[in-house]
Amino acid sequence: MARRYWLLKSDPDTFGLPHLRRSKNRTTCWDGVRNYQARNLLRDQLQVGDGVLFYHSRAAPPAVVARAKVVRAGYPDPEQFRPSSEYFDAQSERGAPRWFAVDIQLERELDRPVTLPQIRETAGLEEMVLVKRGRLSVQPVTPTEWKIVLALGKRR
DNA sequence: GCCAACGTTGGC
DNA sequence: GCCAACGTTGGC
Repeated sequence: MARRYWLLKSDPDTFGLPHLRRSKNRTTCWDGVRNYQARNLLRDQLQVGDGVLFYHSRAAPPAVVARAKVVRAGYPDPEQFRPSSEYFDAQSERGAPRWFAVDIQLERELDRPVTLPQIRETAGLEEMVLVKRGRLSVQPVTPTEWKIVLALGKRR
């Protein structure tokens, strides 16, 4: 299957670029998704080698801050089975896990963040899921959108 | 911190 | 199956 592209949102207060940078092998388990639409994408669509735009949500301003890649495809989110975890889900069973995670590896920090306002006003990005519909923490990005966003993130 | 948008839950 | 109540996300 051709390499595909995704945008993953993370709250920098919980897990931001500095955390990813410090992670072993600059790789992290991207867990804690508790939305079914996002879950379906993690479970069924994200493949090893796919490109990831790492996005800081709930920031001022929200922005794409780095490029990463998927290094492990969808697998059951371990947090759902840990009673002490804030992501614990008593309804989820090991035989039929409800929530999924992927592993991503940081590839390159952008020279400068590409902010949401900037994305909104850039020609060619009008159809991004980020712009059309908010509140989805895993979303597909077209190859064209991928190129435009990364170009905006380069130092000029 | 507020609150709009959106998804899920659950009473009927 | 409808829809009001409720919870979560995430921009501001």
